[in-house]
Amino acid sequence: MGNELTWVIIKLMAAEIPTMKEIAKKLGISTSSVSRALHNHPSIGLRTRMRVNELAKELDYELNQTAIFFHNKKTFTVGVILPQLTETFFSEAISGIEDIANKNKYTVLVGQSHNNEEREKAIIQTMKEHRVDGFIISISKNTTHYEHFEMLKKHNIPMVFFDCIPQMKNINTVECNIETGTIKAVTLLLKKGYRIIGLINGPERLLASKQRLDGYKLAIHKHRLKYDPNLVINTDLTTIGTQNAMLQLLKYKRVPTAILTFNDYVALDAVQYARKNNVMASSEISFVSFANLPSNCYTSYPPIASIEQFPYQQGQKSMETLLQILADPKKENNGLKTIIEPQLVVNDILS
Amino acid sequence: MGNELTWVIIKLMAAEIPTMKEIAKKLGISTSSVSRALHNHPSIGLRTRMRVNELAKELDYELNQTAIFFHNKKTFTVGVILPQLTETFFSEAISGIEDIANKNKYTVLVGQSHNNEEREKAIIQTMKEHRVDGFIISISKNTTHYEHFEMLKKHNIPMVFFDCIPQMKNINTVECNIETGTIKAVTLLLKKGYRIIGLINGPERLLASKQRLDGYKLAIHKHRLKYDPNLVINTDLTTIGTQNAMLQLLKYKRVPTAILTFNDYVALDAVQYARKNNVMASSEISFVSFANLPSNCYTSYPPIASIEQFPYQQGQKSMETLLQILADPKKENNGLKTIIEPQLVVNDILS
DNA sequence: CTGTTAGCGCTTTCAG
DNA sequence: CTGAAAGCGCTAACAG
Repeated sequence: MGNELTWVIIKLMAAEIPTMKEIAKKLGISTSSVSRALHNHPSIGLRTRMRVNELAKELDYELNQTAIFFHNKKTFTVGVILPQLTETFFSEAISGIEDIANKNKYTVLVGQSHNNEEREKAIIQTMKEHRVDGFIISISKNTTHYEHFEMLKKHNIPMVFFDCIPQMKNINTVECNIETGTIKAVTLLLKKGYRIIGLINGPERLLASKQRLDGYKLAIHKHRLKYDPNLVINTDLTTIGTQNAMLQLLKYKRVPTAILTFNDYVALDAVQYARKNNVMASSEISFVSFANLPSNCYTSYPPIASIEQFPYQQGQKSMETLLQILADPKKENNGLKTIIEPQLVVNDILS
Repeated sequence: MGNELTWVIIKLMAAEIPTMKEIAKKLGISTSSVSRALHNHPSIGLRTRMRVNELAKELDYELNQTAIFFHNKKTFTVGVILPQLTETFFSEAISGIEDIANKNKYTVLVGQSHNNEEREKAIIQTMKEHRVDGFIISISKNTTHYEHFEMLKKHNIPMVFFDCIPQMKNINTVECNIETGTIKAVTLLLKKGYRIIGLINGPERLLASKQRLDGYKLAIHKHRLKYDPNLVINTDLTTIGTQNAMLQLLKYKRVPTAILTFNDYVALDAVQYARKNNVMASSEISFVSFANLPSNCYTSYPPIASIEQFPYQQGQKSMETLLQILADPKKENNGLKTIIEPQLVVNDILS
């Protein structure tokens, strides 16, 4: 008796979240009927449906998604892993992902690798345990092993890579055509009369660096100029790295009159280095870069052009691709590729 | 018989994810023993534990967290809702949240309101259905109704607000002391000899605007100057709004020699407006602002000082507060407040 | 130390 | 149209 009472009290205090069972009991019907009513199942009486819905509203009833996730083996959750959100490119990409995801009742789990391979692995592991339905990944710039991705593949968990893509076979990707973007940029410079064009590139190992270099060479050759390897410097993309690259370029006998940089962040550092060394005053150097930071229109010596990579659209497309795979019953949906054509945006804000 | 066969084939094709039941069957023991072995429960024989772990490894067995979430009524997931990640302030805050969350086995669900109240509500709704354990929220600048927060409170779902905080009683908050920050900034300007100091503030309705105004007035009064309301303009924080504010300030008989802006984004727009109108040339105006964008050191006329609000730390503290509430068995943990002291960072990069 | 049992909240045949 | 029953994968008394 005492126990019974305690139980009742606990029950009351806990302010339990209502369940179908309770609704069923209060209405003297079965849980299956409640379930059917709540889901507008065709074979359910109008009467009962109305009674159920009414009581549900009254009790503030809400489906327990964790039970449904568990039951359906589907969580309506996608894991997004990217280097870091402070890069505008990625925060815009995630908006694209989120918008499409939300429209389709999906929710987004985020993890930043901070360009650390171990972290990337750890994030994938926990997200996998959370049973996300799929992944959207832009890999860390320092990731050199792909076991964690291979593992997901083995377990049949769909994934879409965008922007920073591992060199693996048979994966789904969304990316920008960096090579043609580079060609456009270099061509613009050549047309404007620049003849000595430097390239501050990223780590040689990255595909993204190779694509830039290829485009650079192609554009140079197309204009019947000869490729001067001394004008191309590979860096680790840090501020220090950029400064060293600038030092090297500026002391070279053929000082570049224009420089193409790996991205806008590198351009900012490069411009700053030049200014500190009073280079702008004597001989102006024009910059062109990737990524098109919104802050470009505010900076002191903005790049004369930027290669827009449409991060928002890349995010959208990645999520759309993932949805497509998830919707497909037969899981043989691999090797989906989307290539987005970049656009050269000439910066005329201040000129 | 035919059915039996089909069933077996399906079973094989599906490449089922292993469960405890299977391990148990293969080893001829009960699932509870498997569970105990996998969790290093004290009362389990060394023999069985080893056998179980061995087979588990072999099968690549992994706990099905959705079952555990469901069973435990706990998802180890927190919902983070903020205006937009492209603002560096928020992307840094989320790093702080994520770092603390991951260290404690939590995972982060993100949603951007884009300063839209309806979207904020929708995000809260889906996250609630996903049964997140708690929320960390920085409210949209256009949110004026608080039913969605009240509803969470009623349902006993813990939440912590940071930076943009609703005017509600008995909530957990993490914020920066904007008023003292403003005092520091204005005092610096006064000490440097500026006497006519403008303030481009945010919407009057926001607490954040009031705090700035209060600090501004206090600093002015402390220096025995009199407060001139014509030097304070409220804007909606858009570029257009800022331009109008600048127009108004520049045509006022007492043209300010220094301007304090609501944040760095406003400062950028203000500087640009001034430059376009050739104001910098004739009479220099110095700017001071909030938020300390990393791009500050690259911009043309950077603010001479910025009020650092430590977004990363605010994120960390918010998550720590939430963890503290979640850890507490008795749910009466409301009204936890943390105030972070801002720091005036003098920008001497170029001066 | 180990097995049995019941149950978490919901869906879904299968019978009425 | 509705109810009974089984089961998703795991945990946790309770009995041995």
